[in-house]
This record gives sequence, structure tokens and C-alpha cells, in this order.
Amino acid sequence: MSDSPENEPTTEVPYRFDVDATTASLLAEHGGIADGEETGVTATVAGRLMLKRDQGKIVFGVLQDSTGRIQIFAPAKTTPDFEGFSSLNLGDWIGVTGEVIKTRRGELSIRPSAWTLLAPTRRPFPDKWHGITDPDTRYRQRYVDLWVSEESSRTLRDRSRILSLTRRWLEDREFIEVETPMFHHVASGAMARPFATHHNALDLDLFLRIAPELYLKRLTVGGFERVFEIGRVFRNEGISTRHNPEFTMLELYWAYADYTDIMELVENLVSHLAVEICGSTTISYGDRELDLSTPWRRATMIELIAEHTGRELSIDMDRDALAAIATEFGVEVKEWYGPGKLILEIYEKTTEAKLWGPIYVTDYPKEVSPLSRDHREHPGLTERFEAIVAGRELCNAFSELVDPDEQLARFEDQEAERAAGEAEAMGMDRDYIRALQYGLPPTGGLGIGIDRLVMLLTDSKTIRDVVLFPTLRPEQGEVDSVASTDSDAIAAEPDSSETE
RNA sequence: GCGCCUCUAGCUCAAUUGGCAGAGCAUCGGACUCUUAAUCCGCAGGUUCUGGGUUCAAGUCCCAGGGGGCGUACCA
Repeated sequence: MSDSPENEPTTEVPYRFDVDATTASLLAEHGGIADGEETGVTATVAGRLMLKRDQGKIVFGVLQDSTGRIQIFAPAKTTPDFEGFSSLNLGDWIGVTGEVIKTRRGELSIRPSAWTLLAPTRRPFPDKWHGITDPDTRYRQRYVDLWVSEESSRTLRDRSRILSLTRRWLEDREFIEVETPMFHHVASGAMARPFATHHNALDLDLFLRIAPELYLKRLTVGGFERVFEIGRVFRNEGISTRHNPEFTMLELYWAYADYTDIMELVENLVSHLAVEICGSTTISYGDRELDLSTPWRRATMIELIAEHTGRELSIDMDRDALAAIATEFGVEVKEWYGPGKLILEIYEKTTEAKLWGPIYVTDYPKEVSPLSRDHREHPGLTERFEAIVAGRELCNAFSELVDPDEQLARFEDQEAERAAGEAEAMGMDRDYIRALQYGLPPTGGLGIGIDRLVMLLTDSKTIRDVVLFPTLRPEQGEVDSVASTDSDAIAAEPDSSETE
């Protein structure tokens, strides 16, 4: 950095600043006054200077804080250090104290009796009208995007509200929030490839969790009857508009409940959030409408396949007959696919994409549901469902498998699939079996992808818009760019031009 | 992974068949006492993502690489 006198203010910014109002509160309290009226009320606000209109003897600034914007009306006659105020840069953080007035043109404003530079910006802010349009820059420099893209700010603040509302809603129903390990010895509880890491002192290979499921059910065994966790999980797979390698999962376990109780819980929670965030249970997503009012339709996977293909399938059908039907629909059949996997593949190929929802797709085949309890009426199926909302899977839930011997057998089946070439088969967790041997009561469990829920409620078309800092490759030349701060910076300009 | 598209000043974008790399905003200097993306005058601002190649001449054409976007595959 330059040592020029012009840079001195950067070392004089205060350590703290007392604010007694927000732009939104001022607008709410005084927005109704007449043009040209003065309130006699003095307020102090702080934020960034986002616009500046210099009239010579009057400077109009626009200050933005986390609640909105207000105009700063600064006449030379009454503004302390008027020269300094008029030489502020767009993007500078300032604190302003002054009377709340409305200008003759009807803009609610603060007329400064004092102002303080809280932090200068040394880099120019983006175009004040266009902001940042390049998605790469928006995600990498979210700290700027949040100021210049109202949509980003609103969506990501809504995400925070959704998390808060969800926690409160669950706590109101006696669920307690817990934190379980992120480092797992075995990647299990879901079908996905994990990230691997290593603990040096223990000389121990570990995986970042792909799901908290098995730990949470250990807690049910331990007597936590209603428990949930909202936390990050990590899956080592592709990135897309719907996938970020780290994402946030809500998982919940409810002792003495079954999957029908979970269905009621999900639709009640989601419609509650829709009302709180969107103001209605009817919301729009993209160019379509979605009615989230309860109850949501329930239909079994086999019923839905029949609806969309006219084919009446059954889990009891001959494996090769199912394989032939699957092939007919374009499924790439692998040797180790049993009837259950074939039915799931047929569903995914023919039916899933046509569903808009909200709808519960129920009674998944046992073969593809290693943690779900056998269906009480239909052998070969389980009491599992997924909710499809806006054409996407929103959650996965089931009556939990409680029998340790059966669970052991399912894990062994998974290991056999892994051996047969299924890279994402679920890992064997023997301690979890031991926990089940102590007795897991009847339990309903649920997993909701929070990012997708936020996408739904904020009408976002990519997951990157609901994640503050989505996973990206490292920026090319990043270090050089940072090192060049002093040469391209606003703060370095005055000494170069004024000495000429 | 694969396919298609894209990358030019801090930001938003131009640049004809291959012919001197430009504008607006921001910044800097100047004018202006009610502006609303203020306006007006002026200065400055570039490794055209990188590296090769073709050509008298490349932002433009070719090859390789990098970043990003979209689609597809896997999944939540």
C-alpha cells in the first residue's frame, strides 16, 4: 500500500460505531411525512454508499444496509467535512447521523450532522446498474454479489429464515437437535461415493459422512425419542444445477411413528414454510404453479408405473420377465439387478420425470432400500416413500428397519452388490448392528435435502444460488490478482494524478 | 465423465469479409444548491483467459490447455 497522506483515513476508521436505526425502520416510521417536511428526529445508520449524485453544493448519497436503502441529503452548508463526503467512493462503508427529513422531491433522507468513514473500498464496485452478471464472479465474490444483486441477498437470507423456521417448528413438536460425527469409519447410511481423509495422530483413514442416519438411529436406541440434525453431508459426485458436493441435510427420527406419520409431518412442515416464506401454500416454481396445501397425494411406485405406462408390474414377477420389460423401456440392465432394482429402474425411466407433485411415491422395493422396514402387507416391498415436489425428489423417508439380523443381511446384500460392481453400495456398519441388538423401537425416519427445499421456496433454478459459497475450481491467477491490489485500487489513484 | 456454448478495461458490453481494441458506468480532474442509474466537459484505464500455429496482418481462423455456463450420466 502507498503511504501517501490521502490514504491516512484507512488507518483512522473507528473500532466500533453506535447505530440506532436501520434504513427499513426509518422508512417505516417516517415514510409517510410530507414532501419537504422535517421530523426533528435524529437517527444514526450505517452501511455502504451505493450511489452518489454530486450537485456541487449538495451531494445526494444512497446508503444501503442489511434492511434496505435510504438517501443521504448532504448540503455543503450543514455537512461536516463536506469535501470529504463528496469525495467518498461508491462502496465505502459509512456511518451517518442526522435529522430525518423528506426532500422537496419526496425522497425520505437523512441530513448529516455527522458522518464517519467506517471502511473504504480499495476496489471499484461493479456497475451500479448492471451489477455482476457473470455467474463465476458472483459465486467467487459473493461478498460483492450480496451488495449488488438484490435477488442473491434475498434468497440467501430466506435460506437462513427457512433453517430457523424449521428448527423452531421441530422444537415445538418436542424434537431435539443433535450433532453427530462428520468423520465416519464407514461411509454408510446412503448410496454414494465418499470423500476420504486421514487422521495423522491416529494414523486412521476416515470418510466425510454421506449421511448422519446411522448415528441418529443410535440415538433413538439411546432413548432420544424425537431427534433431528441439520448438517452438512459430503458426496463425491458430479456437480450440477441440483448437486453441490457438500450440501445440507435435515434428518429426523421419531420413535413410535411409522412412515405415514412422517408423510403428515413433511407436508405440514413444507406447507408451513411456504406460508411463512412465500405467503401462501400456492407457490410458483419456474413457469409452473405448485399447490402445497395438505394433504398431498399418495400412490405406490407400482401404481404410478401403471398410470404412466399401462403396465401392471409386481415385485413377485419373474426376474427375467421384468428385465425384458426394463430393456423394452431402454433401461441398461445389469446382471446383478434383481426384481426390485428393475422396478426402480423402470420407475425412474418412465415415470419419475413426469411427476410434478406434490406427491408421495410409496412402497419402494426392499432390494433398493437397505435401511427400510419390510412392508407390513407386501413382502418384497418396504414402507418407504419419496416426496416429488416441482418434479424433483424432496425427501426420502421410511419406517425404519429395526431387526438387527435383517439389517445384517441387508448390509451383506449391499456388500455383494459392491463386489458385483456397484460403487455406491452401502457400507457395512457392525457397530450399528450391535446398537440394533439393544433394541430400536418402531421409528419413522426422514431425510430432506435442505438446499433443494430452499430452491423450491425461493424459486431458484440452480443450487448455487442457494449456497453462499458453492464448490468451484480454484480461480486462475487468484494470488496475482490479490497482490495487485495497490496498483489498481481506488485508494492509490489520488497521488498519481494529483502530482501531475 | 461426455457433448454443446462461452471468456475483450474494476463492472456491463461493442469491434463488419482477418485490417490502428472502443463505449457506458466506476475511478481521477473540472462545472453545477432538490438529485433519483443525476447531467455536462476532460484525463487515464488493455498479457482481448493461457501457450503454440497459419498469415504481410489474429480479439476474430486452426491446435492444445485453463475457468465458467448449460445439457447428459449419478444422486439429494
